[in-house]
Amino acid sequence: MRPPATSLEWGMPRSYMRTCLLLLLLEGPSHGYELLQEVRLLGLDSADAGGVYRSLRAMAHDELVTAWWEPSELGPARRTYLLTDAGREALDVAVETAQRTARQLDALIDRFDDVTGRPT
Amino acid sequence: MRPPATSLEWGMPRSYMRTCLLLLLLEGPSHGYELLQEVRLLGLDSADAGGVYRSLRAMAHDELVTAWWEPSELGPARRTYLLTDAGREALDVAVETAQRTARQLDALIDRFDDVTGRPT
DNA sequence: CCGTTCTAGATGTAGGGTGCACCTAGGCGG
DNA sequence: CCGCCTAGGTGCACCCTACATCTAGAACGG
Repeated sequence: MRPPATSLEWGMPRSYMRTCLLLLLLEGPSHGYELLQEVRLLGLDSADAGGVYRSLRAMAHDELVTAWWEPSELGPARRTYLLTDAGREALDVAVETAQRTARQLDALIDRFDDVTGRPT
Repeated sequence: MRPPATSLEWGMPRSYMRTCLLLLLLEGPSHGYELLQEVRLLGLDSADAGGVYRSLRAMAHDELVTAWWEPSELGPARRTYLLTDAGREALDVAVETAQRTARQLDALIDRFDDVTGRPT
């Protein structure tokens, strides 16, 4: 999706990027470049590559993931990331947050529909 | 709700504040202090007063709302805000954004449930 | 051999939004 | 006079993000 012209056109939750990465890493270890493609299929169509790498480094620093270098047969070496127990717990928290957020968005939308008389 | 300890514990969409204020103003003109109370009932439990006033001023600057001073019988003068046509259109956009966001959050949660085998 | 493209990772910088602390000021009750 | 409620506001630091730019290995074509 397009970058925000006004701030109301694009508003995923803060650190949604981290939540997505943790979820993808729950499905198995991976590296930044691959996660970038996957994250783009997970709603963040135009996710920033720099942001992915930065998030991964930050999460490694917070010990939500561990990382090591792995050579690749078809390109430069990769930095492979693996979810830690702390990361797994952080993901649980993040998913609960996401659920709460989704419910509040639904409430807001319902209220809008009530005011405008628009049925869902 | 508590302030964020780690960034994954509290993640409403960017500019959710603006969306809430526009919705509340759709229900009728109001002023900052009152909007602050209402916004706190609309999910943003611990909304920051400064943030409310700042958002309102910013939206007035963007001509999404118009504002004028009105004396109050029981306290200092109030700055009353009214939604403009542009503001109404911005709200439509914001609500569509909220719907898209909610759907993506649901997708993420579903995926998490799939991976963990947890039923909804 | 050189240029291009794909893979892979990373930094620099600016800007918006938020959280927290703090400030001004009117009006009212004790 | 003091404290509290109403009402509006500023300053500052931090976080996250968007965008541009950079390095570098490997493969493929000319």
